[in-house]
Amino acid sequence: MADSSDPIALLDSAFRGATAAAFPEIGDSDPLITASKQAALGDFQSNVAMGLSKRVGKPPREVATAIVAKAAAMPELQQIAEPLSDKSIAGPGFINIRLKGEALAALLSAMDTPSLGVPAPDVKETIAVDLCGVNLAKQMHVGHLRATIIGDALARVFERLGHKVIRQNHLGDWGLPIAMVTAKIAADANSGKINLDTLKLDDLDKAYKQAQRECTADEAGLAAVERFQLGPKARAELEEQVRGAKEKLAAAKLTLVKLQSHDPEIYAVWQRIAKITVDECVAVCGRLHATVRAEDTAGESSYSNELAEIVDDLVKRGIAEESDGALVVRLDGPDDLDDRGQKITEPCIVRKSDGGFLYATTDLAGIRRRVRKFGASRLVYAVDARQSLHFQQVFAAARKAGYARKPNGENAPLRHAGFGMVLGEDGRPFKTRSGDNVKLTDLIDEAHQRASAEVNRRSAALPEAERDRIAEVVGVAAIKYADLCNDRMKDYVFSFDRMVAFEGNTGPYLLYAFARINSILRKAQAEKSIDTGPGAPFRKAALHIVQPQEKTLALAILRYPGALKSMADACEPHRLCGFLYDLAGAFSSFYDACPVLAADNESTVLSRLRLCDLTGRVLRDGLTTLGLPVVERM
RNA sequence: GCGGGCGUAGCUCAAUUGGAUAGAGCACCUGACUACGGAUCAGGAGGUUGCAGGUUCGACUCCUGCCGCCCGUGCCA
Repeated sequence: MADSSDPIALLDSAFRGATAAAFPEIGDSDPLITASKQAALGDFQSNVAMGLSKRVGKPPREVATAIVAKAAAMPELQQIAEPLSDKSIAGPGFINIRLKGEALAALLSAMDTPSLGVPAPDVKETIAVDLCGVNLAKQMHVGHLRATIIGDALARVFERLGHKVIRQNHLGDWGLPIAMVTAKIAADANSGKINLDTLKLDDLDKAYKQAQRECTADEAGLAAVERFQLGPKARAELEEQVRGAKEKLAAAKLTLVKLQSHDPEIYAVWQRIAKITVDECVAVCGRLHATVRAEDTAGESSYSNELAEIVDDLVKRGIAEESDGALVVRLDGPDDLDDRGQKITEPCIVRKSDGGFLYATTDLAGIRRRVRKFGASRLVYAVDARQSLHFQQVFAAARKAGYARKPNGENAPLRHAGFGMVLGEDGRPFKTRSGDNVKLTDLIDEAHQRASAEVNRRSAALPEAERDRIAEVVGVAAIKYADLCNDRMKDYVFSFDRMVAFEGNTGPYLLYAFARINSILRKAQAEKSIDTGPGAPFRKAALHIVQPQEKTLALAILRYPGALKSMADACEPHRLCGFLYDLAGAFSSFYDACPVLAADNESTVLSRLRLCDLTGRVLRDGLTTLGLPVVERM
């Protein structure tokens, strides 16, 4: 019937034509087709008349009447929509459109393909997604949760739409803090205190914090002792601390130099630390059902020998200039605007006055590599919103330097998909009772544990091993969905209690809907001997969209390709979450009102079974695209 | 100081980017036939969208000015 199964696209085309025919002097104009909010009004609506009113100098209802007259006569529209008339015009000039049941069935059939109605992209892009962003020698904690979950979801949606995705885990593995811990580990290994071969990330995490403490001179404490005359003992202790810290810091700086010159012994220790970190990171991401592999990791160290060259390049071409001994790229020119078209007042510092490079320099190198070496046509960064200014500076500097320029001469779009903080139920940053960051493994464990209690209670009949596997999936789905379902930019409140209540708008509710669908298909096979295999006849059965719940479900299913596109365009996973929740809700209502296996005739049974199957495949596909694991039964 | 973000039902969040009576979930209340999984469904109650103006057919959305919270702001990453 149509080359597209998206009703909005079909209506857009028809109303665009009708509008042009009614008002040739206007030329092409967007018919503003949207799904109706209230089913009572219609399925879709065009809001073009109100906007056009002023341009053609006629009252909006008159404009709507003229467009309706043209549209009503179009065969392509007659085929899919109920006849239009003056009664289709409501309020100030809304044009309400209702689809025919047969048209819905035909559209669903057209969509019922392996791609589920998602068209191949006009141009296949290569998109680099920055995600995860862990640090050497540190456990993954809540601070990495959103960068991993959101970044993975964005990577998945781009892949789903047919693009090539390059994941980049920008590992913080270089610089003085890293040298501090490396120096400590090397010293401890030399003195036999630790064994490099059996070292765990937990040990590294402790060593990191300790090294940090040991290298930080408590000058404030010493000053306080002097000011308040706290006595010789306290004074001696603090003087000792400050002297020790200065020694350790000097040693760390020496280690940094050794690291940078690839001193065999220090470099080997550092590599060992890096391996332990990355292995653990990959394992945790695996538990989180997020795709981050070792080969997706590009440490800051991997850019270290490009930084001097980049800065030279910037200076030579007059892009960077000296300022107070540092080298900066000024971004106050007319072309140096941020994402919102605002001026950037602060310059981007690319080299410190002591000659050292900064993370801005590394990020510039990252942009250059992603565009030039990997051929990325678009860059997306799933990084904390607090780094917004930093990215606007780096992006503007990269554009200025031409590092974002694609082979065709255009700049690759650079996008910071920032996100808000994870808060505890007290509204403050989510921490443990003792004030530490919550480790992701602990977070997953607790979700798993809480899910176990629910699964054991509700599904006692399932084998224990399966219940445990289900509980882990449910726990991870609960964590991830809770994160993805709100507006990325906002902070959100992390609550196990709400997540594992499993009621309402939660990951488990979506998994449950999926499990119920599978249950029907299993039962169809087992009790009614209906073949439900891959090429089974019911998958081609005629669809009858009759009951209101069937119609609502059909309209929901058809929105799927648009929901994916919307999520990808805005880099906002909560849009797909909202769609899936609507879909699951539409299915639940359908399930409640429309018997499938017990329907009163065979034709209805097969039609509804096919509707279930299609819903299930869309649910699975959508959940997978968000990065949520699914189970067949729970 | 300057820049940015946020403020929506008791609580947690939406609102197709300017569209119709601002929607969900939790909690609260009322219902659901010995039908496919009650982790469900149908319904009720709950709102001056921080405040005050403005723009227009129409504003949670855009503009201006305030109030409150958070974040960032030249040599950490």
